[in-house]
Amino acid sequence: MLSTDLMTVGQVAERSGFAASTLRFYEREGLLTSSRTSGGQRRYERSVLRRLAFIRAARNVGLSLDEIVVALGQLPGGRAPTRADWTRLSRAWRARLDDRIEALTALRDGLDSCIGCGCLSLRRCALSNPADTAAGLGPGAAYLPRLLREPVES
Amino acid sequence: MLSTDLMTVGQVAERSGFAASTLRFYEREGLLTSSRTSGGQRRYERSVLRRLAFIRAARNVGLSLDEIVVALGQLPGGRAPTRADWTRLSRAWRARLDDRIEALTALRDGLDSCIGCGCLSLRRCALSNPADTAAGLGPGAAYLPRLLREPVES
DNA sequence: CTGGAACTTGAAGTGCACTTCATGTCAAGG
DNA sequence: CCTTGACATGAAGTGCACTTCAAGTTCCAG
Repeated sequence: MLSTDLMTVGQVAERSGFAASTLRFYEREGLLTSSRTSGGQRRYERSVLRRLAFIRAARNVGLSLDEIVVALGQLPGGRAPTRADWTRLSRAWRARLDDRIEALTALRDGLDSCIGCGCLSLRRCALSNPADTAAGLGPGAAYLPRLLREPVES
Repeated sequence: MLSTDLMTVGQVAERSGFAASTLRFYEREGLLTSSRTSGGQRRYERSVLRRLAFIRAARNVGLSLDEIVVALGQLPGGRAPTRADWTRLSRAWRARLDDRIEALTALRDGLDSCIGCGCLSLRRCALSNPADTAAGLGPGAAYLPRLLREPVES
């Protein structure tokens, strides 16, 4: 058995579901930290698993990595984060999720009326309203996660 | 007044809300077609506006451009698409939207229970369940559209 | 018929979130 | 001690959806 409870990248990768390359990437991006062995290899404390769980949850809710870095920065600096700390952080997502669900529901209701009329009018249709898009928000892809976008047959 | 009702890229851009560069890009990607003047400039029929409305709506619903190309391929080849054709195409989105709303609602409900317990357990928590992510679906970004991901303060 | 706005093209750049690769080092069981 | 698998690094690649750029051409109001 191990003398300490420190974990290697491979172990963290397996237990968290994140690829080892992703763990390295997250560390470069400031989402994670690790200690090192004398030989320079990463060693993680068990608390990294909770941190990774938070990160995954935040990604699922739709936060960018930059936003997650900011959120993690709200954690107390000196002591290890408590259950209450994590709870406080994730409470803010509730409103965000509500917003997203509301936006999607509005889209669906708009679609219902569009199916009725077949309009898809550029001016009137809620579904094709240009103001609803990410246009004008700069370059780069802006689309849904693959999870919510499986291929459609019809 | 114009002898025909053909529109230039600039006019289509203004009336559709898509950047002219995007219209060129969409044409390369097979989402649009256009006729040309003797000098080689693009001219669009008014029907392109409806096609663009469909494309924007599809993007709003979360379809990738590839999926939209496939969807547009379902349109009748010979004749101009009718209102009923567009309706048939968009009816399929209803289910997709329902799915997405359901997924998000499940996420929110899971969050509620997480707030209660503060767990964020890698094994039990619906929010941080690895299976819920886009992991293992290949490289590239997989995130929410900027629209649904405005900065969060807390 | 002319000047300038609007158009044309191909190539390269952007943003995000990673992954892959090449090359080399570390750790631990036999 | 030695082998072998896991680890290290920086650089480059990937996927999507565009945008920007450079350099040249076309259109049409005046």
